[in-house]
Amino acid sequence: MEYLRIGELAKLTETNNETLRFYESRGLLNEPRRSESGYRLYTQAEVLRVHFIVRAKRMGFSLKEIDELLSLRVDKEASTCGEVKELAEHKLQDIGEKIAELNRMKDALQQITEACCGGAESAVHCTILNALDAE
Amino acid sequence: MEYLRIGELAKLTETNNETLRFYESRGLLNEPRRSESGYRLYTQAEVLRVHFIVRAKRMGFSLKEIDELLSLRVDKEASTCGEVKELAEHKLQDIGEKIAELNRMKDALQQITEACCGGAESAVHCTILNALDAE
DNA sequence: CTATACCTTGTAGTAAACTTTAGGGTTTAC
DNA sequence: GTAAACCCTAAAGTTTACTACAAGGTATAG
Repeated sequence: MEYLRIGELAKLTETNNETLRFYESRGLLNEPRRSESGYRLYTQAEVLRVHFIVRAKRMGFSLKEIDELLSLRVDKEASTCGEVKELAEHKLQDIGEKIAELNRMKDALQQITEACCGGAESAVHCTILNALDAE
Repeated sequence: MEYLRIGELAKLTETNNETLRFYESRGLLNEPRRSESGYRLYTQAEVLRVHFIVRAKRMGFSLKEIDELLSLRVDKEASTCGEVKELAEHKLQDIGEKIAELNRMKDALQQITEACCGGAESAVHCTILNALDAE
């Protein structure tokens, strides 16, 4: 069997050594087997696991939430689909709300930006500033 | 004219005294007028301003970015319409990128959430976990 | 055999955005 | 007139998610 050292795992997962050790300290990665000289030795399982963490993070899960997801994974038999789905749906709602608010902000800013002359004169009468003031 | 004390402003804006003083220390709120005994005295303008901050924060802007947005309002004489517009357009692009990123997250989560049964059975075959496992 | 690239631990630092604590003074309601 | 509720400052503490030392040991290429 071929083992990976921490730097190789880091490269494969586009993270870095410190981050991986940090994840280990947080319980997101199990303590790995060690070489005689004390080097961490990882397998393909850890590549998948770190990818899981990275993807979950991209989806807006905090490390704490990811830890929850991982423990669900480890103990799949003990947890229900409902529990897992609830966690994901809650996150989905958060994201939906953020998007809606950003869209409102975008529309408002776009409208006033389009109305702004954008010229070299002083901004005293700038429509953008006036619009923001008017709130 | 009626003035608000910090606790009243906090209540109206659903923040709290400490947060408001913190915003002041960060330059997001101007130093307010004081009562004889040193109490901060706010006007309606500050209610609007804090609401602006709260909304912008909800939209995912950092305090630093909010400070930039606010400075658009403050530096009227010193800046030209062009500068203001440029900043606003840059912000607009930021917002666009944030929306795109959130949409990617949303789509990914939605796909796998929709496929998950969400039932009371064990999560051994849960599609969310399997999707996150994949690759 | 040695340079250098890689690994180890432990501790400390960073940044954001607050929150808490300590030790006061002030306003208001009964 | 006093107790509760409110305000003040300065400084330290908290959380999240890393990132950067310091002071070593190990592996490998030439």
